[in-house]
Amino acid sequence: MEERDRLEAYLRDRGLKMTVARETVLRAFLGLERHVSAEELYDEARRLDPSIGQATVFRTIKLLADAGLAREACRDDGARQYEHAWKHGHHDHLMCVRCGAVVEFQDDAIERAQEAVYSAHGYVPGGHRLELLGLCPACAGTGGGKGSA
Amino acid sequence: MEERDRLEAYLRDRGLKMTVARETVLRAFLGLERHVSAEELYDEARRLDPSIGQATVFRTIKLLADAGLAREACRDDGARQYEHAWKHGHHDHLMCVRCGAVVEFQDDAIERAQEAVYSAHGYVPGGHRLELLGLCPACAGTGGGKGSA
DNA sequence: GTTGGTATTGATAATAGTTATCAATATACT
DNA sequence: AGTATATTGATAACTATTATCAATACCAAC
Repeated sequence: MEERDRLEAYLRDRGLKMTVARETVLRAFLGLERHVSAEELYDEARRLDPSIGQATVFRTIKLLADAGLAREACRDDGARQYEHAWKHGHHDHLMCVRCGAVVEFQDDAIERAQEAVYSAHGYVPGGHRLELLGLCPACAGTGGGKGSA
Repeated sequence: MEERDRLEAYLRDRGLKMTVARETVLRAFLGLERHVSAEELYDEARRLDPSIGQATVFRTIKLLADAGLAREACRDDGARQYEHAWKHGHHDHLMCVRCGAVVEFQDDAIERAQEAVYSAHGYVPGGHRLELLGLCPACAGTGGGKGSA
């Protein structure tokens, strides 16, 4: 498993250790092909190993993020969210505010325009977060416009 | 004060009342020309009226957001953040990850590209959040590249 | 301006998400 | 296998936020 190797390398570089708990969290994370909160990840990890502690999951997901395996985002309602980052190219999100459906997309025009903004202000690019909100076709079709007044 | 009128109209529409506490929070918010957390807003509001309660500040800033006077964002470290929204045109943020400097910008090319993404996926646009991260000229100049290896 | 019904307030408790503490244990290196 | 040290899980602590509730302020009607 390439991700496991990556984590092990990361740990070794820092004098840290590869443990069964960390591997459990990694497997739980990789098994969930969507955005997860630490809480959800905890639930999944417990399915793989009921003895795992919540603190460990919190600690480990942060480690995964540092190691470049997970990407951290922030959600409106408080809980932080994590998504796969390893060999998953950069992408942004298009989310339906009604049903929560998420589309991951990548758009060169947007990326280029962002580069232009960076250089216009003399900044050195270092990542970005873009979230487009709106109504998905299904929700828009079922009267999602406003109130049905 | 135009903002006060806006708030009063919003409240009246909903059968709510204009109170001194709400006006205090509004003045505190308007007086801070930057992004603030509810906590910071509480501090400022207490300067104007030491008897104001924290719960009231939390309640009121949410009200301001609903009324279109404040815009809500989420920050990495947990605390929600609010910025002026009244007669402040839409803009995105360019932030220095080292010193925290924030540039507000507006870029037509990005906006247009976003519209294209919406229609490509059949979504109805409903707002977006874009945050560009990087190093500001000052921080990039003082060896902000990586480690100074 | 007084009255009265209702929204609002501030203090406090409660909650959610996350982090620190710490003794027991697992890990990696020899 | 032995040993130093990083890690673990349970729990307490902490931060940001929300609910509860009796006292009070607001505003419209008189």
